[in-house]
Amino acid sequence: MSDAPLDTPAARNALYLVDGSGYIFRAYHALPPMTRADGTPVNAVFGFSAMLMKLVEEIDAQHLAVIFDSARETFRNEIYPAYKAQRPEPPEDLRPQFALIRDAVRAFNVPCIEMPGFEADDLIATYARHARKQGMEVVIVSSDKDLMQLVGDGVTMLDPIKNKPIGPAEVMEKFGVPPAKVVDVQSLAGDSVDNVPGVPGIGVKTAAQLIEEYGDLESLLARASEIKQPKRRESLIEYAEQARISRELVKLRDDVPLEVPVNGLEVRDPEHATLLAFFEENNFKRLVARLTALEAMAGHGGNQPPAGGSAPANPQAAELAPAQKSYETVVEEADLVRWIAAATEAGCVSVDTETTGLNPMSAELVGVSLSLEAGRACYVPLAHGATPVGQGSLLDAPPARPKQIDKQRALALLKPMLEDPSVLKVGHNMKYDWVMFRRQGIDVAPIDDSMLISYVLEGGAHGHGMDELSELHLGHKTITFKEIAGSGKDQVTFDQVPLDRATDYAAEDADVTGRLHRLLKPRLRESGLLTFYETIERPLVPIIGQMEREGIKVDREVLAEMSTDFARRMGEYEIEIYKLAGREFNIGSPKQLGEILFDEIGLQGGKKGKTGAYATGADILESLAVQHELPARILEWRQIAKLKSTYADALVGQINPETGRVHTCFAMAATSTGRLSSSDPNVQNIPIRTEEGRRIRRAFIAEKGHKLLSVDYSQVELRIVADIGGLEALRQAFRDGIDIHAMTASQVFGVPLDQMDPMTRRKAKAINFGIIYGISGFGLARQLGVEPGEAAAYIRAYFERYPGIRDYMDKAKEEARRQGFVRTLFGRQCHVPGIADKNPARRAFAERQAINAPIQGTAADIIKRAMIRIPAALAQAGLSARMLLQVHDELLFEVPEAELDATSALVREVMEGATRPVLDLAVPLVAEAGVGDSWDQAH
DNA sequence: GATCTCACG
DNA sequence: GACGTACGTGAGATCC
Repeated sequence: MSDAPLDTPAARNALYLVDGSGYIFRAYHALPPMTRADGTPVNAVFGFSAMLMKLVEEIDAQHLAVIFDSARETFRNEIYPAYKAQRPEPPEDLRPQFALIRDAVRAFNVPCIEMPGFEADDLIATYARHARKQGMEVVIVSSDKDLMQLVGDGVTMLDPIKNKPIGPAEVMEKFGVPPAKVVDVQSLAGDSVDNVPGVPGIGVKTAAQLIEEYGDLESLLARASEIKQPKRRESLIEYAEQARISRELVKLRDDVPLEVPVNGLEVRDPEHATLLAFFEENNFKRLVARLTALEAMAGHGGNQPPAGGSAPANPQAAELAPAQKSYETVVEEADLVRWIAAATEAGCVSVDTETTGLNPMSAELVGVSLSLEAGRACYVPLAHGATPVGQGSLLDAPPARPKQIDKQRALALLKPMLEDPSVLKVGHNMKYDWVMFRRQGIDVAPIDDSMLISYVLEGGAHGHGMDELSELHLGHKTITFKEIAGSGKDQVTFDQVPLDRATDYAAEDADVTGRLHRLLKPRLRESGLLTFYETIERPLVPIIGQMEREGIKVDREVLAEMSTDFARRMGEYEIEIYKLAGREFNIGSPKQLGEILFDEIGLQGGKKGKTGAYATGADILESLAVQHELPARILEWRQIAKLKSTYADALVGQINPETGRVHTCFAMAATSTGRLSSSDPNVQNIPIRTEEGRRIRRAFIAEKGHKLLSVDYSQVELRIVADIGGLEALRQAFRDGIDIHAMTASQVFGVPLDQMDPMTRRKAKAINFGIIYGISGFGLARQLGVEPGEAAAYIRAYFERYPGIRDYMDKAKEEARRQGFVRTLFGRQCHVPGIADKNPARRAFAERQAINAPIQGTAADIIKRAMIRIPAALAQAGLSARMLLQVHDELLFEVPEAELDATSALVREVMEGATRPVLDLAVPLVAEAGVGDSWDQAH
């Protein structure tokens, strides 16, 4: 299974443009008359549907659109009023089919594009040019000769009836010239069907001959007098202007202003129910059968919530440019009831909460917004106060609080809909809203999260905040919070924003969330990521939300004592440091420190970075310690200063006054590898490596009658390396439970295990970690403090012993180059944007990311799978332990003392089996548990 | 707001 | 051979 994720073929980046108008006529004439039950003729509709079905089924394109002529009048009629004027009306039994065909396109969920004043061909030419500029292949589904001028350079045509490609060779056969000169030939030959005049007496054959000889139309007209045949010569001279007009008529415009950009034409799965209904209505039995068969093959379906009753026929276009925008402030109960009923009816609603802050455990709910379709949303203010006014005397009556529905009443009305299992609630960063509602006694479910969908689709490629995604996908700049609430010291909380502006902001958030959701959700299935999203990221929302709600008890007194102790010791260090430096200075300023060390004291080895400042990092100071006593004191001071400011002092301020606990915020879409991150406070970087630092952990404690239980994976990332790199010796060592670094040392340096010295083992350990990070000789050398040449020799020896690791690294880099992302064992895609950078340093960095991401990401997937299962397993076992924190490979629980053993055993079992049943690693996973009154003790 | 430094896995 | 190096984070302090 080792290399499976690397072998996915790259999806071809192509745009299919269907010439809808051209196709209608050909299908009509090619197919025998057909009618549906009510007598409406449908043969062209059937032909069209069958063709689209085939395209959608077999398509290797990521983009598809059907283009129609809009009206008869176009810019060409201004140039030449007779253009296409003689065209007969379409046959009686074709006319009703035009509208039906547009319905068909919409039923397929394919963008339907047309523009007044331009022909379909001009739109096709324009899209082709845009797509080529973006590096896409273009396939024009048509056999219209007027489109042949576009063939070549990544553009081909496909005859939809004969199912035959049309390339430069076919064009050559038709016109006698290559595609680039088709326009010239057509200008001369004219076209009786379209009423393009051309030059009398000259047909395609002669025109091709002339163009072949003179190069192009202008050269030919300029040298017309040289032509030998008198009649041809006269004609060309007399009708030169007419030829030029013909050229204007024939030449396709590729600069039409597009309403939907190329990236708005991404292929989306049709709604099967809609499509089926359309086929049945038109009596297309064969297509019904085909669709049913396809559905069965896909094996999915049916798990989508019902679409809204008034869903737009063409969601894509509607998301990008909603027809109208109407945001409503809801202050009457009846209006709220109406919105809730509509949401319940629709089965899907986007929801956003407005609050007084960023932390959902301390902020207060201020309002709720809802949206059901693009451009329409409402804001329900619940706790807006009077807007503060600059002036006004104490004698004035206090400004009135705006009219709002009573908060508790509104929440009581919302609750049944928010908890209704048949109504999908869509949010952007739904964890925040989930926690917020939970605090109001509402358990929102089922949910979808546009932020997480974007993260699963394009993690690592860009951020996933709503503002960024709105601009990226919808081309819409959202109102920023600053714009309505101000910034700096003038910033107010949302409850002080006047209702009209609050509505603009809040309703837009729900609107944009819904639009992003409708746009991005279908892409999950197209990318094969739907299951990943549904089994890993989405279920994690309430799990992590609950962890944030739990928080962890922190002993304020312990931290306060530590802080004074740290302050005292810093003072002592400061006296000593000033003495050693010869003067007082700001020790916390690297700039001043560098000047003291290198300019004033004159220590050797000062290196200035690109900003011109001396580097004074811990590694530099350590190496300076042999020359002078000052660097060592600085290091000691820094350690204490860090512990005091970042941990002892800051942590106290993070204790929630209501709960007496610290509630971190876990970011679910922050990292490029799939890991969580933690902030406010960051509980994932609480000190542990030094004795001094570990004192901070003693402040993290369990509630009375409880203990903290810490369970962590032993060497997960190395185990994953052993699995995907096919490192058999390492795998066996993991199975046998022997010291893995010693084992590596033995294998690589040829030292027998029983004679292993600590130095050799240390080297092997560094290499093992280096592998995880996308090793480089330089990096390893720096880590080990040896010469780069020596480090390079270690790496060579390692690769020789474990060639599988080389293969893995090469494959990871290759995969990243080919498709821009690498995958974890569970299929998560980690995007590596710099992989094609022309700067070799940045490219090398991206390559190391490509090597590291599947390893770190697989570990992240594994612990996420465990986290989803643990609360359910605990509940089923009747255990009341609460999961509090996650630190990448560790989970921390608060457990009633009586349940410690059972909880520990159960958690370890779930963690160790977390890869199953999706996959089994070639190595066992091992989870180790520790228990104590504090987090320090539990380790 | 950028930069430096340092805490964690 | 260039280029500047271990992978992934968040926070506090300083300085512009």
